[in-house]
Amino acid sequence: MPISSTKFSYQLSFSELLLIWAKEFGRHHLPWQQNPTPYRVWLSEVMLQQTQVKTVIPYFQKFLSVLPTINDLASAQLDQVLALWSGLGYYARARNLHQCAKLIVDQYQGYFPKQINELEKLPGIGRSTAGAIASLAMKQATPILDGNCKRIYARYFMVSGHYSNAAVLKLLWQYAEQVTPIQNTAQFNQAIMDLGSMVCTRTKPLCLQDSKTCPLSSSCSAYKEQQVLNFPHKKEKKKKVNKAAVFLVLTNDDKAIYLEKRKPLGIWGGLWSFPQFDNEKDAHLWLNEQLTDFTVQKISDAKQHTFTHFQLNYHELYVKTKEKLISVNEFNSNCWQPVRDALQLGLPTPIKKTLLSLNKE
DNA sequence: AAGACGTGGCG
DNA sequence: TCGCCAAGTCT
Repeated sequence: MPISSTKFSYQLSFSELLLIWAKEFGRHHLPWQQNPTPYRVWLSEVMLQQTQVKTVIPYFQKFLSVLPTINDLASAQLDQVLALWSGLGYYARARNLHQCAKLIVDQYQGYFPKQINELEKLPGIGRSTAGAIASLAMKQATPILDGNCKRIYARYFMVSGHYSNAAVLKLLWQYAEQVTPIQNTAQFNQAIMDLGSMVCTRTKPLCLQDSKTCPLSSSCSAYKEQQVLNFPHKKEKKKKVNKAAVFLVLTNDDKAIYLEKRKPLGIWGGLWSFPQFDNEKDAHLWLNEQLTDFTVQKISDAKQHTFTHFQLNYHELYVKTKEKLISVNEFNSNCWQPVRDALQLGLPTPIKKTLLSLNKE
């Protein structure tokens, strides 16, 4: 790191301070840092969207062991990709990932384009993910702007307003461009994410304990003004909408479970789930339509599953039938499966939990 | 532009 | 217990 001679005092820049800090305190052993090919960096970046490192690590390793190259991913079935994604959430990421792999193999000979604007056109790759792939895996000098960067810039430059505001976002990108160095861009981008997750954290930033723990504290506007916890500004919260549902847990004498593949768009898109109804009456109408002989065994307690934008209040109707088949439809979007096999499918988390408890019985 | 889109962990 | 939100993108 270039330190100036003793004759002139020299203020180290934002990026120089951060790079020095990261060399000693940054994370250098995350799985995707070991062999940062475009495929691995891309996979990790998509998994890390709105998802914490600790959650991602086992999914990343499993995914990579099953589909080690972009060609493997491109030739895989979407069902298999969703099964590998099951439990991670935001399943559009998996659908876009698969779509993107096919596109790169078909149209780019299996190699990611180096140009940031080309990367950004690909499904599931926005400006920040494109910047991460280009800088971390392809030596380009492109900035990123993830949640860590946003929080750091909001504090360092005391940016007012919430990220959801387009003008605020634009300003944050301008700061990102301004402080991101042309040299050592990969190290810098990793460093700023490390600082955000380890030091400049949302609730207990370390600077408030000891200013020396943050390499940027002496030039940070919010720190100087004692406003650190007041930035970034919060978004006003809205009440969560409540929705109701009844799930039909239908088993037959062969201990097989009936599942349906959900539509490719919307919540849990493309995943396998129990037949879902708005209420118990609709569930019974469907049962009478589909079956001549069935028994309602039990009704579960009230359960709830909370999503980002609504809360689902539901219960499960456990039904047994002697009829072996409901015809598999032409889209292959329903099936009877032994519970053990069903657990290998791409399942929403609450459905997986119910199947696991069923499997124990 | 604002809302859709999951889940697990933490205080 | 429960609200908050973490390496965003798409429509």
